[in-house]
Amino acid sequence: MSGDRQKPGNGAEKKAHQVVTSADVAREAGVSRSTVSRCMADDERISEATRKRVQETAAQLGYHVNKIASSMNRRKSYLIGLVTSGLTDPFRIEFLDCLISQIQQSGYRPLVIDVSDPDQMGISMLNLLQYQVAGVVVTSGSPSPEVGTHYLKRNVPVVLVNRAGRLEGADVINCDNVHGGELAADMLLKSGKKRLGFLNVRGGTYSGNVRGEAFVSRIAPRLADGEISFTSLVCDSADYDGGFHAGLKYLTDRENAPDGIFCAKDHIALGLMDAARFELGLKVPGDLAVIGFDDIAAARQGAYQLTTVRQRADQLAEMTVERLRRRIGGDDLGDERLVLPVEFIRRQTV
Amino acid sequence: MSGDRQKPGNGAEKKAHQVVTSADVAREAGVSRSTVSRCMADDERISEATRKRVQETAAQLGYHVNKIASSMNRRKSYLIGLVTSGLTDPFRIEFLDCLISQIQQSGYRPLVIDVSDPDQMGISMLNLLQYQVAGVVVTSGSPSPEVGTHYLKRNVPVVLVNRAGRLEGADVINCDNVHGGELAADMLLKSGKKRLGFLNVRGGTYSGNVRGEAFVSRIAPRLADGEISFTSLVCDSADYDGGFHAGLKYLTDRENAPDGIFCAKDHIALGLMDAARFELGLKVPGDLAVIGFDDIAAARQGAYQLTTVRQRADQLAEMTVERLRRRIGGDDLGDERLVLPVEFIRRQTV
DNA sequence: CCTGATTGTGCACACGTGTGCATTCAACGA
DNA sequence: TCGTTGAATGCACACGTGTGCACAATCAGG
Repeated sequence: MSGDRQKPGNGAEKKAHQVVTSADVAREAGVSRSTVSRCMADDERISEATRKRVQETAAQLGYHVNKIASSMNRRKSYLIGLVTSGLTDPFRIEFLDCLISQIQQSGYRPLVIDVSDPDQMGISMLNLLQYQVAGVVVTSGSPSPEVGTHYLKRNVPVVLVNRAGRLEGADVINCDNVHGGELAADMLLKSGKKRLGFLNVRGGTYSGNVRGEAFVSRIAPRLADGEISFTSLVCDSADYDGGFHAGLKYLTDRENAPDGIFCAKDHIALGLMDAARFELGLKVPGDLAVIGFDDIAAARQGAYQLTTVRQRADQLAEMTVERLRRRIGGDDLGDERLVLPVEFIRRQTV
Repeated sequence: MSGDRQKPGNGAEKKAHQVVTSADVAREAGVSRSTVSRCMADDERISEATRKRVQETAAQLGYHVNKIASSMNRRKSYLIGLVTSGLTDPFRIEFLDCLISQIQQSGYRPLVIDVSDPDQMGISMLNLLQYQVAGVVVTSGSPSPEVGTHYLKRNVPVVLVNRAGRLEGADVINCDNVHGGELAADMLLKSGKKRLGFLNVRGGTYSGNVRGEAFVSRIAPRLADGEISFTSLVCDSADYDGGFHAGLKYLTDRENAPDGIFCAKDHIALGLMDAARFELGLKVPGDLAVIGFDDIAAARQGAYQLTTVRQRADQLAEMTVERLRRRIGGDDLGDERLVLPVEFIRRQTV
């Protein structure tokens, strides 16, 4: 008999739809539970014959490994925590879409944590630990950097995406914000526009600030010559409405308003364009040139045809998952800053 | 001493960042593990004094209940499976956003399953069972209805959202597609447009078909009188591009093309509008009236100002979570079809 | 002081799995 | 035939929690 404890007194009177366990498979296939476990994990020490027989029995009985029990034993689940703040930012959604799909293909599962409510943020992120997540991806700028350390202390790999800073023992992946800002600057300079502007959300985000700074230092020489002027523009929210209201605010004085604006992200640019075209009657790009950043799906739509700097969400996700998997696998990569190349996409707003 | 098995030989040489268990709290607070467990669950039988003392000790030691172990014991996790197909459909994203936020507030966690790859769909959904999910929300039309039965067999509550059919023992929640279609019909009839059309994706989705049928039966009398004409229009994908190409296809012949189109969903309507305005030079609503369905965020944007039928994602999420929680709590609601009221939003495309 | 009720805790078991170590067995060389 | 080796499998334990039941303590009423 098996050395496992036996159940009290339920010989034949199991519940109707009792879940199938490895013990059931073992009994049916005439092997021990250990062997079943090893067969399911494709352990090399199991002979081809038994492996096949056990796996067939398992399939026949409809057995699937109980991930919860497995996680408990391994002290690591197959879950990967995705920390985001809401599903409103279009680029982040595209990124999450790619990420979820790739995580799933790797045999893991995405556990989404929404930290858009700052009060709940702390406990939300700590709770994540109680699910024994195998790794964490932080896509939101809001959580303070030190939250990562909680995970790292428990040896849970962390990847920060499009975020500031450096974290001991974690990867930080950013797209090439500097080069993107420079590309935008070059394009606006070439376009012949004279009154340039950079539009970002009040207070700024890390990515936005870097893009803006790169933009400014690129145009600095021409600025010094007095050939052009530059204004720093601010909107109240980093989305369509923010861009829209900023448009109303900054573009009413047609003589002095900027005629070439680089936006920290596409979503803002779309709002700005609509305010300019539909509220103020400006022609884009005739009266106003606009450049965005991200290349979200809407930027490609006929209504906008936005000239922008593309960062590819799928590649970003690929890098993220690859790093995470290697760290989960035990590779001791140091703390690194990885940079995803960007690409200038010329459409019809410059 | 406790009756639990004791660990081999680790008196003082614990690992550096060993995780804090309930046993640690018990030892520190001078009570048994059971008491700790009951304190954390706010069991009523525990005296106020001990509860407070234990909870303070727990906080001090940084103890959090291990959800994996807890799930294993209870044979139910605190996870709720969200079955979706990708994150591309704008309305579904808004719905998921609300859903995730509300699920989290209820103390559960969303486990997202992407079934956009039809090959993986089956195993993806079965794997979900191995996480002992407390409940499942199916937001995608693609999985066949019988997948739900797998969950129900295991007593896992299921809620189907904006989907066809009826499932024994599960809730099916839909917005009021019929009324929405009728509202759209009334508006187009009142607008004076004569050549009406309904644009839906090839093959149709459940929701889209119902909306279209309601639309058609509402205009039927006028159709019989010969006052107006109706054409059924088809696009290849249920998104912006689908609508865009459909626009190019159906609207080139300006004399005979429809001049009032009801779209199965906003996202299609946006593409249609752009094709009409920017590729074919039509005026909206002058040459072409457009009505959508959903009232996604983009429909409100200045570039579109789409007249549409609103279904509120937050209310849909609220209903979903409420039903799910009651079923998880053990309420034996039968199988029911719930309907969310819709609202006509008049903007500038009719 | 005894009885019964009430309240607060502890003991022991169960959940389903992975894995180190021991064990079995067949093959093989001497 | 015996000892050795290697492959294949089984045993026993551990993971951290929830909970039924038993038990101790306190209290009220006679």
